[in-house]
Amino acid sequence: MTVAAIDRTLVRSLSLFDKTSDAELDKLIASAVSRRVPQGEAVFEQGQAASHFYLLLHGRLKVMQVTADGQQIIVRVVHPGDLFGFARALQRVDYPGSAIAAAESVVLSWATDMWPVFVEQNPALAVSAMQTIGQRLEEAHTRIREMSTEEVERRVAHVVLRLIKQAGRKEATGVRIDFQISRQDIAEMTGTTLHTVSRILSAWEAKGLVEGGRQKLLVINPAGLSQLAEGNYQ
Amino acid sequence: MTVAAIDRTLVRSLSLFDKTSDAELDKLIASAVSRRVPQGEAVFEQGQAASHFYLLLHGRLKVMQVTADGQQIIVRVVHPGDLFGFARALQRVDYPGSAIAAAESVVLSWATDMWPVFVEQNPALAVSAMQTIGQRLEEAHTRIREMSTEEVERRVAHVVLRLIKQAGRKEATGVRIDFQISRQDIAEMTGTTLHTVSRILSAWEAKGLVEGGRQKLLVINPAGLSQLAEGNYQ
DNA sequence: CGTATTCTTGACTTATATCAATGTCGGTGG
DNA sequence: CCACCGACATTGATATAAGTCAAGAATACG
Repeated sequence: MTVAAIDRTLVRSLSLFDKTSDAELDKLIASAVSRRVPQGEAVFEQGQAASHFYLLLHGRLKVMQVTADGQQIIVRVVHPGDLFGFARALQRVDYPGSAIAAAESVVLSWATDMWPVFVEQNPALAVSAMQTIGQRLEEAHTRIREMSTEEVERRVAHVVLRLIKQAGRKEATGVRIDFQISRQDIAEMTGTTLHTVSRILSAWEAKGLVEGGRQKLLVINPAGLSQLAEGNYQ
Repeated sequence: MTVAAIDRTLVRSLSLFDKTSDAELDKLIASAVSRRVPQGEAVFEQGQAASHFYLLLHGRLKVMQVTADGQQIIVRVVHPGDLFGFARALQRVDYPGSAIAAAESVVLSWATDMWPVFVEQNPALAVSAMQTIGQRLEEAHTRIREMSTEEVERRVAHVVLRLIKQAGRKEATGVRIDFQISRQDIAEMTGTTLHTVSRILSAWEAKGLVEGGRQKLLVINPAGLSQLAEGNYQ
């Protein structure tokens, strides 16, 4: 584990700590350990004892679950500023999934037994955490609804739109998903196969909606994609 | 709204209030309103302003969402002792779904602005609430995983097993799901159609796994159903 | 450069939805 | 109390979206 100097201003800017005083923030940071995670490496693995909880400072993580028969799904993508891995606060003793760096990342970590301190010393933060989980629950329900009622193409459209919203970088000709993401990854986020995703993206490229590439995706016409996601024909 | 005398001992027995003192419990109950909900009626409807949060004392509720194009899904089933409808605590102003009584039910309700009181006067309860949401998040992820990786028959098997676990009543020949549930309901919980559910249940009945009926389901061989759910051939 | 991923594309198969018809239960009112 | 009606369920025939199998092309990397 690489311990590095922690950028105080970076943490300060997170909305999570809006209502935290400088003094309290310093205390929190003092008890945290910063760690660099190279692309492809895990912050923690599914089934491990939940010894720490984390905050993503920089980079991008995929939270993955493997089923008993070896199939993989991506539960969610972690963006900078997100808390993650607080399984213990939700009465679990182990991590329900693995957190893998999709890009070179920097995380802050706290020992699990710091959670009550984290929360009690700072009630506003408890509310934030609660809202975060609530949001996540809603996202999960949205995904369930989409998987129940929509066909694959619309689901892929929704996922891509969500990704450019959360991790989009503006370019000359469109908006790029700002981390390496394979067809397989998109398939694991939508409950389909990489073949189907590849076909769909090829079709979209032919229509001028997107521009593909190896582990790359540039959305040229977000409005058109929205139309498609909402089921307004074609 | 029907206001009735509140059964103190009934509330006391809920694990949610394990760490709540009698005095605190009385205060909570004093500020609550009890309400009887006949079968088929809604406690609240999707899109309504989230004015109250609730506790189910008796009966059974289905939380449903309707999509923009009119398709329905069942988000979850609420069992006695469950908190529900606390959208406001999760930073929402409206209810994301409708709560419909699947059986004659009794709920306790509190005004939304009681939530901070509810939580601050009773930190143990806040932890409980957090864990409840965490559990729900996990359930949602389980459902997403199942919908991503399993075929319909196994998903239906998983849902039926979950229902007999949460709402099973032992009978001479098996375990009955203890509220009225239609094929359509099961379809809306698994992301399929009532036709497919009907075919699956007919096949199971032929194998002696279950016994169907109009809005009824009796599981005769839970172990066999588990095998099926885990994908161990058959 | 060659080797390994990742991606594309075609041919074929299959699970499940859709369409359609009929059957059955259970409550309501004549 | 029985007949009827509406809701729920079953089942067959057919259509189709998407998975599987298979081969090859493109791209990145050591």
